[in-house]
Amino acid sequence: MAARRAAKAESRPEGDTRTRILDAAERLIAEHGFHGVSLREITAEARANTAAVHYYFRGKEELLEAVVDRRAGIMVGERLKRINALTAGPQPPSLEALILAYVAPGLTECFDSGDLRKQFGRVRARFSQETDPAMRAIMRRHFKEPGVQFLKAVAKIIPQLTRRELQWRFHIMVGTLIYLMAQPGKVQAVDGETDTYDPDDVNEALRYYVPMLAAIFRAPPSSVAVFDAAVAEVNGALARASAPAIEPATPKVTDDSTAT
Amino acid sequence: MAARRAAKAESRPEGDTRTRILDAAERLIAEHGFHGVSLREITAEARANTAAVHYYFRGKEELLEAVVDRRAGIMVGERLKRINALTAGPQPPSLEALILAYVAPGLTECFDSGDLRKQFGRVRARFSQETDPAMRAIMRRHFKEPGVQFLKAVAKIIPQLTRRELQWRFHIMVGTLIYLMAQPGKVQAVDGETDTYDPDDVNEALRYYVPMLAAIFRAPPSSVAVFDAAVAEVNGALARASAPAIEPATPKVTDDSTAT
DNA sequence: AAGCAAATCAATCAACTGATTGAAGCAAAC
DNA sequence: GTTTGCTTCAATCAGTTGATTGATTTGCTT
Repeated sequence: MAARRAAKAESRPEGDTRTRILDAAERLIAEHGFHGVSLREITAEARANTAAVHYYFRGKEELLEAVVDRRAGIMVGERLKRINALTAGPQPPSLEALILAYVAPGLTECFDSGDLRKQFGRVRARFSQETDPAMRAIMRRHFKEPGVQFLKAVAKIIPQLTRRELQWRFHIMVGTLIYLMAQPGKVQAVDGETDTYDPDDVNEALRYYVPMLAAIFRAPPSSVAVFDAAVAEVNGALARASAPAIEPATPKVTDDSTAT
Repeated sequence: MAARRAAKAESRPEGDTRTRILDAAERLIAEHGFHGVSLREITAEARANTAAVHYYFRGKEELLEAVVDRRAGIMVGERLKRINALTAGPQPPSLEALILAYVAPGLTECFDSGDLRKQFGRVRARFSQETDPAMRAIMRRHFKEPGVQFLKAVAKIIPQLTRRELQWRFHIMVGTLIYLMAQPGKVQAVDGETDTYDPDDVNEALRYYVPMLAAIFRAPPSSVAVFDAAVAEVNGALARASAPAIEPATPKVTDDSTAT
């Protein structure tokens, strides 16, 4: 029985329709979000029957989980492989190399095409703001371990920062990574319309991106004085422009006296 | 007729149920996303009738637009006010002050409570990855102008960077901001479980956050040499661990030979 | 008190949702 | 050639979706 199933899987690798469903779901979820897509739309694009989703997976939610698992598993595996290789040596790696090890698998490798990378990037981003506990658990299962490893490694490179400082900077880094994976092509959208930047050139992206992340980790410890000076400067400018200052912070929203 | 409506609006400011619907929609959309919430759930929480949504707005989509407009308008207004005040003086402001002007309105002011800030932060984040052209247009309408102003101002502070470098760093900054607005309380989720950090203390957050953003803009221009060295280091470590290198980049995903 | 428009309501619409069923298709095993 | 078991399919389920209707209530003006 197991042999027969193996033979089947050989002739029709990994189950044709199963993969087609996963691909279609990934594409459509990336575009419209999990709740924005119906099983019928997915199965229509996958040229499959609605029941096939319940046959291969157990329902819509499990299909989403399978979509995430398929890519995230590989991506995180590459991430861990690189971090472990870097930290295996006698002396700690360079900050840039460690950052690259964490960041590159999501931006370049693990994907056959830029479209696939973009798609999963969007799914990943959508997933990252999910509030449902079950889905958050899926996230944690995949992404917690490499985060812990990265923090351990970066603490050896920059020992002068507290754990909280490092956590903060790591948090910021993850934020940029998710945003970057999900929003390719949006860099030039803010400024002028005549920009020739190609957002799909991930190598160029990494060239800009990695040094900035390194700068984040190399920034001096957070200083109250620096921050207060900035607040004072903004308040001074606002006062000169005859506007209310920041500190009193009078509520500017008049619309929701009933809210909360 | 106009007078009567004005009098009405005075006695029942801005329409009680209209505001209740907006509040309920904001809360639920923040939690479950636009497609994850039905009009019935919204109107149930707002103690209103389903038809009220179509009466005050025109439909579900327009309700979402109203939810975004209400907050984003105020937030972006504060942002512009601060940037303009800072750039009005004879000499350019400090980098930290400019960043604070852009970042603070979304994190502290404009919101009566931390819950409201969190809620709109989530809505904002969900909106930022929307692919629907109409919704993207709403985004642009609100957030393009302050971005242009910021880039103009920061170009005067850091003239040695090319426009593309500045755009990149600004893009990264926006990414961190959206992530931070949407994910309060997630900083400590990665590392140990015994962390006492209070993610709702936005002042502490800003103290960590603003200097890091300044470090991003102050980082030296992107260097191919630095990047290539990092790539070489990762590849070397991988080779030492007897694993395939990055450069050949053999496809690691075996699952989607049919995709794209 | 009457008039009137703005606001609210219950009831209903067709369309669509995820899920389930049992029959039919199909290739390999015997 | 028949059996076996994985796969696919059309048909259907009850429940929900956004939207609309027309009647009813509300509160201000005259």
